[in-house]
Amino acid sequence: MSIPSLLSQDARAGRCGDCPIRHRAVCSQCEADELAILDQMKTYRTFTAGETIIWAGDPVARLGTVVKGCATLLRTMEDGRRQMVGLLFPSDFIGRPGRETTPYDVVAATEVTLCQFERQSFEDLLANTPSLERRLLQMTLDELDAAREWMLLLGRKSAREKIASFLTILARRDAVLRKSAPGPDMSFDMIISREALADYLGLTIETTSRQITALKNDGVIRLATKRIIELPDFERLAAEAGEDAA
Amino acid sequence: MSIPSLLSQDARAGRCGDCPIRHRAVCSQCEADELAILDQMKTYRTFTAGETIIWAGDPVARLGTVVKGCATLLRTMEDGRRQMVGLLFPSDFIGRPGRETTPYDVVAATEVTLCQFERQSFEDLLANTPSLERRLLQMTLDELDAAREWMLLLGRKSAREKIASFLTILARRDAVLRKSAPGPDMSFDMIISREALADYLGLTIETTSRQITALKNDGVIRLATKRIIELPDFERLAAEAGEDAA
DNA sequence: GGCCTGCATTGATCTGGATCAAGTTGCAGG
DNA sequence: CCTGCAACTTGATCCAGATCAATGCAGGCC
Repeated sequence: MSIPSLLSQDARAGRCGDCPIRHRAVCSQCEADELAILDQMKTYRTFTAGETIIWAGDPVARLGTVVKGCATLLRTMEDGRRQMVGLLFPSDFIGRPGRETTPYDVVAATEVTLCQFERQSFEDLLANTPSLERRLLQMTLDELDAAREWMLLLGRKSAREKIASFLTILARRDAVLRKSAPGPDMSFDMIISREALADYLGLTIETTSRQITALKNDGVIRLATKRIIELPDFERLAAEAGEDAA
Repeated sequence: MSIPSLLSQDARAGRCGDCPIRHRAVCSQCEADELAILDQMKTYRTFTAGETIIWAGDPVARLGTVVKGCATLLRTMEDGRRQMVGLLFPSDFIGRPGRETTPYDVVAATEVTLCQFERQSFEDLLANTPSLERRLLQMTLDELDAAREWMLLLGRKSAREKIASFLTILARRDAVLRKSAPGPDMSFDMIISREALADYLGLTIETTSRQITALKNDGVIRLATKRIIELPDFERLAAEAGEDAA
């Protein structure tokens, strides 16, 4: 899936100062001395695509940050109905300080590399490190905003709007990573399978597939491959998403 | 709606030490000296049912805690579609430190009394008061859990399950307030209108009403008045909610 | 008491998305 | 190159919940 030569870097797990997500992760507001402590505590670990990182209800031994790849938070009902309740990208934090367990599975969508800390040690550090705690609060508030935005999508948007909204988010995210605004003729990987997408949007695979086809036929998107989306006109897509004029 | 004689207490806004939600709000982990500062800073304010406390997008001048009543967080689309994204009860916190605006309206569902702080002062205090920050992080994590639970409801549950889930939550909450377990033959007020309920559950008023009637006809609930629910068998309701055997 | 006015219920009909059921496509492994 | 499987697409049908349209019903007010 991803470039094999990068894999070997995981084991090495360079100094925190060189970390690509240094300026966005929980540790982004740490001073040099605090960072040195984290540097000592951290372990890198890679999970293969599809692997479950944390099982719902199991005791959580390690917290950490996504360094590479994409992880999903998945809530499952007894009868098998599933709803994705979060999508984590590099710099996002996994695990909730102060809680023994998680109410949802954390699953690697692609191959995922985590920068992990032993839970107890991290919580101890957190209690004495305001810069960490402050950043974690901000990140949690961001996640809460995202979750609430998603509630609107799940409760009130049509299938077509749901797909368009998801693609809009991916396009924005991709543009940010490339340090550009989302413009015309951009293209990006949509990362997750149709099944995962359906789980995220509260739809079935079939409806998901049909709506993607419909958006393609209407010229809103093009499919370079089944996973790579080309976007002739970002604004058109954003309009399809039923967004407030932002 | 609520007992008029209590109203006059709002103006008085007793000492923090006497506060009924002292042990659950943001300030619950504060020491006496920290509490004394908050005591100085706080203002009580009452909003009538239906009144908007904060408008989406407007600059937020004050943060605070719900002392009495029930407030809703409401996201509205351009074309008028609405989704409630949060329901706040006494001890819940309103406002997000570090953010100028809120992406949703905060509306009083019943008459609401708030214990408010001027935003800038509160943020300054927060930066120097780990006990406040820690508690706020925990509360935010709780809200995030609740939001994710709601995502499952919105994305995957049937109308009947949605109603049953909501009533289950209310029943649990009510039992906690009475310091008892949710048992047989309890009864409680369902607080919000059919319209607000529909907005919360991602349904229409009509479907909401029909499903409540259906649950009544099936003997799962009884209606003392249109708003007061009697519950012959809590477990039966919980089963209808499609909950994991907890 | 009668009469608004705003909530809530109930009924008839319509429809978006689910469900059931085949096909495709595309890639890994022999 | 074939073969087998997993991911995806497409088609036909069904149904839960939306929509449109009355009708009930209780509290406030003249």
